Amino acid sequence: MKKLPKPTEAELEILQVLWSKGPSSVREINDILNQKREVGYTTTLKIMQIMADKGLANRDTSTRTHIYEAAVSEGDTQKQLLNRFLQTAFKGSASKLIMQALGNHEASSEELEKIKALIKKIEDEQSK
Amino acid sequence: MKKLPKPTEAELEILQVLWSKGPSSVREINDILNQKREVGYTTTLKIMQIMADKGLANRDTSTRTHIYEAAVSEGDTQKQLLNRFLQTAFKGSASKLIMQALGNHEASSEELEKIKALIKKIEDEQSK
DNA sequence: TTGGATTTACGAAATCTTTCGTATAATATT
DNA sequence: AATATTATACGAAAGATTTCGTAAATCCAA
Repeated sequence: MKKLPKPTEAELEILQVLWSKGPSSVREINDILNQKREVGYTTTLKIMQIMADKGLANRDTSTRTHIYEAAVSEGDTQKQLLNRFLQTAFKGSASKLIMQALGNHEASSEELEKIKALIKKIEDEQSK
Repeated sequence: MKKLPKPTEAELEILQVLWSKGPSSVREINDILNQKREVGYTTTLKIMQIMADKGLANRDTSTRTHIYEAAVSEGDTQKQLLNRFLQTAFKGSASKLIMQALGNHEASSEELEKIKALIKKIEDEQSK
């Protein structure tokens, strides 16, 4: 299993779209990005070409309009980024990060339940 | 209240040291950084000068060896970085991030207790 | 079929960050 | 006092990322 490079911010922005929309053309991605901020078409194209080079995306070049899809999973990528972020911003303390995240952001009762269930599971593991 | 710039990785690394050690000289910071990786003295100096320019650090220039201290708090900075990270990596879903963090990293029972207490507090708030 | 629009490819400019060489001033050592 | 050490300042090189201009190919429409 080879190590994939850390996506840059621009790449991550595009991965987000690929993850939610599925395989897409540069035009489609660029249109969506432009709903939030102004980006030139060739800029988006270039980043996506780089992503294909790096192995972050696969592209189907069988038609004139190339279709790109994410080559890395959302979960794996989040895990990788989280580990890195944990080190640089929280000195590796996951619980501090969790406390911050819990404190600053609304979580639905449903989500709180899921978190509680996970804690219970971890506690059960520990007491074995 | 003015908006402080997002610290770069190198700046964050130095902030970490300033937060745990308190006011320090460039030499002291550089020595500590070099315990983990090789960094030239003038590199560290430069970054710290930039941090002073940006307002991330304050420096006392009354003696030849300038003394720097963090001008931003650890908690505020973590909060800011977390919000940003949440958007770019988790589309703003704090609970997803928490689930990931809980799943991948060991938390002591003590820490789990604290998290549970916080959840309880949030639930109490909600049911009001 | 000709002209306009869309797409990819390529490369370079622009920007941001990190790294470091060199000069100069201040301090410490012998 | 002369020399070596340590500090800051400055600017530029190196590296990484983002942005975009232009050319060439393909497709579409009048």
